[in-house]
Amino acid sequence: MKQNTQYDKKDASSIERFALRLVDKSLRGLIEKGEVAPSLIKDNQVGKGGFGVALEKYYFKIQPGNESRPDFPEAHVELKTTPLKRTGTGLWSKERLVLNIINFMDIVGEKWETSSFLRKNSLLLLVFYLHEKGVAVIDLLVKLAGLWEYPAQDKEIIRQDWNNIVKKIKEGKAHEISEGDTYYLGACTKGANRKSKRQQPFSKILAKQRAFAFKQRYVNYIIRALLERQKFHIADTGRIIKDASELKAKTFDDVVIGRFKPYLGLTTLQIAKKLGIVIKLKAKNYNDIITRGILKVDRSKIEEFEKAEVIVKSIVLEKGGGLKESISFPYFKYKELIKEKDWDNSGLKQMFEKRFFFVVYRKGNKGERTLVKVMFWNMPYNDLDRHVQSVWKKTKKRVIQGKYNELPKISDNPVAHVRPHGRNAKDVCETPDGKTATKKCFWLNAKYIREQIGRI
DNA sequence: GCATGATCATGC
DNA sequence: GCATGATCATGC
Repeated sequence: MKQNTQYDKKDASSIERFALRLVDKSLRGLIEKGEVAPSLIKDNQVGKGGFGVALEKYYFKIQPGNESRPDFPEAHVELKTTPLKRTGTGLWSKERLVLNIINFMDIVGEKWETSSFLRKNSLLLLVFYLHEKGVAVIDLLVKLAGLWEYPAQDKEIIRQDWNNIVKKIKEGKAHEISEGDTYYLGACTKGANRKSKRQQPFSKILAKQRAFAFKQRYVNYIIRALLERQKFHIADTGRIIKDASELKAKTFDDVVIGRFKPYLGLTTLQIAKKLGIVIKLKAKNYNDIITRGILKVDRSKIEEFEKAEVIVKSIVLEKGGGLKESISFPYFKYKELIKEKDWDNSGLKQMFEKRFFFVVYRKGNKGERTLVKVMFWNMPYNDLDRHVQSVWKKTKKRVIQGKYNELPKISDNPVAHVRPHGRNAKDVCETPDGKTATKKCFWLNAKYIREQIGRI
């Protein structure tokens, strides 16, 4: 769907979507696209906190404040930016994540449920950027973003941590607080220097100013969870199942297929009209838009299909009911194909072990397309193990021999074949012998797919 | 009518 | 600019 250049300050998921547009971008990139005021260019500051302030002011266009309320009060969302470091094992937190300052005098009168901590930090919008020394804030690269709500068990531990910190203050020991006292939520020192000291209610001894902070380990845990979410595009997905109770009486397959029932026998134009959507006639994602329209998924991805790796394929039968076109898949890299040791771990086997969802149309007399069938499908074991394996072996063998134009043809195998798949003939890929050859991919034979679809 | 090569439209 | 799903074009 469209990329929003605006967001709704009252809607947490809208704010999150807006934040996710930042991933793999810097503010400078957005300035060049005209989405952020160029005045920021002058703001080439380096240093602590600068990124967070710039993001609030110039991207989200909210006033950075020092309030007890969260940054987006109506949505109860608190924006936090924090640096990442890259190591050989991936992305990790560079430091603890500092939250609000602890007011020793007031907190002793608070209860967890209504605490100033929870009021501000119950729903965090985390924006992680890659730390680079000396780089201006507008050039820092965002790598990860997402809303973070504490999982129930975590929240209990955080509650206990909070209580332990408050208990120490109540005992007049604010000056003895140590980060080692607690598990996820620590009380770290905070202040311009070691002399930033504050009064505490039950002792005359001045205590170092402290703030609540998630320990680095806990931040790393959050990072792993968000990366996983990002991998499955969860934030950019919409659900088919809006209400879990629907699955009490019906299987997931039945629910999905049921959604299409009212549209079977209708042409794509009629379906679009019934759904109230307008689609460009020549759009190659026409079918995709129809599918998501019927499933009432208004985002670019279908959440359940993403998580389960269900692949949607639209299939258009000819007037007579036959299938002309084979189905293409992502191109393979010659150099990587020959590195695959055994069939069981091959990319091709993994691809065809997935579950598919076929949306089948049939052409009519005037070129119109009628929705005739939807079905889940996965490749029968024998077809995969026997036929596809043989295509894979033959392809690998020929590539090793350098015969890039003598790969399995459609007539060589009942299930799959190899054919070019690039933007044009000049779209090439490196070969093991250091040359290049047209990008190619595995295809499922049209005739085979037609058999698998069965009666329509 | 099919096999095969080539290219288009879109999203990211 | 590239990957991908979808489709076109040509020749036998």
